Amino acid sequence: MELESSPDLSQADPDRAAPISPAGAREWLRLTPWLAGVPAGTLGRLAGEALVHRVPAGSMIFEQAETPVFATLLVCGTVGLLAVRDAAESLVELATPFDMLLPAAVLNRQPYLLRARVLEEAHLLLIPAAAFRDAVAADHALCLAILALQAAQFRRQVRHIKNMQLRSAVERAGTYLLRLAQGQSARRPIRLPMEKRLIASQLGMTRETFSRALSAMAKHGLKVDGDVLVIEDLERARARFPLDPLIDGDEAINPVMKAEFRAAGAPHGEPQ
Amino acid sequence: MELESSPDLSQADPDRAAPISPAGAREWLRLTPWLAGVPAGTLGRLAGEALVHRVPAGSMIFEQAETPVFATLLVCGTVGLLAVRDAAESLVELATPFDMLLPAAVLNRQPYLLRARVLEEAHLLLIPAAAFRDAVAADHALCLAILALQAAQFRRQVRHIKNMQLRSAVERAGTYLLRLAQGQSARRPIRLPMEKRLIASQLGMTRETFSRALSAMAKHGLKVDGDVLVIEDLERARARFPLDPLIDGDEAINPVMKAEFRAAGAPHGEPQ
DNA sequence: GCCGGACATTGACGTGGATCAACACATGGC
DNA sequence: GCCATGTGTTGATCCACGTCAATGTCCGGC
Repeated sequence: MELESSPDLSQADPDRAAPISPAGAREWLRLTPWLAGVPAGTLGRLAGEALVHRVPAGSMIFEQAETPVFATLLVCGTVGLLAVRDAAESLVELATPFDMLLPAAVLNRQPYLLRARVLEEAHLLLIPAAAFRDAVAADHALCLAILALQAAQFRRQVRHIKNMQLRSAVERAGTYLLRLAQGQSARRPIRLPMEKRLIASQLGMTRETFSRALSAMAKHGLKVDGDVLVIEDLERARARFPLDPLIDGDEAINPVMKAEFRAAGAPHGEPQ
Repeated sequence: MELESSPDLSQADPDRAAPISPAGAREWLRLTPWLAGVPAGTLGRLAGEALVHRVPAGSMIFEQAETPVFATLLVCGTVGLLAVRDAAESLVELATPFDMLLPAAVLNRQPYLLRARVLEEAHLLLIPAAAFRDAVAADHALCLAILALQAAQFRRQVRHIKNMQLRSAVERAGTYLLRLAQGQSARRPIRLPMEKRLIASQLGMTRETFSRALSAMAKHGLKVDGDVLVIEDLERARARFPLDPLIDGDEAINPVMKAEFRAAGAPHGEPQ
């Protein structure tokens, strides 16, 4: 059930003062899937205090050890969350729309443990931290939504760790390619979705080893030429690189339990 | 509560563990620090449906890919959450009181991604999953508490990843020992808190490597003999193994924002 | 007592992947 | 046009760890 947010549109457009925004904060919040179910009033109040920023690739959004000033919602682009040692960065988590960036730090009022850097030009929705926490504390539906989001992000992390610990570099590359092919018609060439160096860091390896892994792929039915992947022998590839739903599955954001669902009477149903 | 050193029982058999406990579910919930602030009524209702189990070391609490039946609160002992590949297990997370085991899976109604195995005899409080979700959906204070818990667990996980990615095996061992020494008077011998093989897996290395790392420690002012650590040169050790609050800090569970605290203006201290 | 089984230590060995380095290729600014 | 910069490939090298194996020690059971 979609609640129209018309009532709150009466509020003046404070977003107009914000740095160039292709879409207003209000629309972005309405588009955020895991916020469906949160009362329009609450979203409107958040939107009222929010800013929308466009941030070019390479820039830093926040630094580790900083105390969160905003709750950051990524609505467009890609952001890397990086562990920092001296000058070297290593990717810990990859944020994509519509993730929030490290909500845990914002909620628990603690310093960020990671640096956030834009990998592909991003659009951010920035909500002042205090306002965000107040809203979560005040609105139960919002609290449930954030809880579901946080849970999903936790599980994505676990998947990532398993991928790192349980598979070799070649296996990670292979399964990555096979995931790309999921749902595509076989034999159709597939473009890699980002630069190879980004894929490599996402897979927890250096450009060099990723490159070598890709050449080795030919032995197993996968050919990559430039940024195009061609499946030459799907069976063979699947045999060598079996996908594991507990690692490679998509992490759905399941609402913990929405009031209307409970009322509707599926109290003990366990949808898989 | 002392270790009864119960004879045998080394084999897992959940049904054999007595559902009746030394302490009742109600008391355990009242003792759980991060549940302070949740109305007694809600806790009482949860306790009404809960079971308390004593589980011997070595037994499996749940298997990966299982759908959660209970929300599991660890009130005593240690539980490892393990990634599984064929026969090999590798530790992803270490749960200690008063953690919940993978609340994300329970909340989002999704299969566990990890296996849970008891490392040191544990006492569990088991709340039927549906009842737990209902309670979270119904009680805002509980929802906030779980959110804070989940956030803390997320951050612990990030700390763990940073520890693995950013430090060598020797460094992890060194910083581990130095953390033990925190708050102890210098020069006083310190007993290792668990078997070395458990520490090793907690630090993400094999027993052998850990053993070698410990011998190497002598070069840096830390001497370990058997299960006893003696600090011989604190300055030197600290220089070689600097503790990083963003990795080695304790993760406090900060209530997101409780109405009474906001009014009282007494936010819990920010450790570190 | 003796024995079997966990835990721990130490040595020898192999290796996956990072690191260093050289080079090709594309892009964009001026 | 030309040059600077970032990307990708390939080769040579290195080393931090894991693996395998032998040995020692402690402990509980019979």
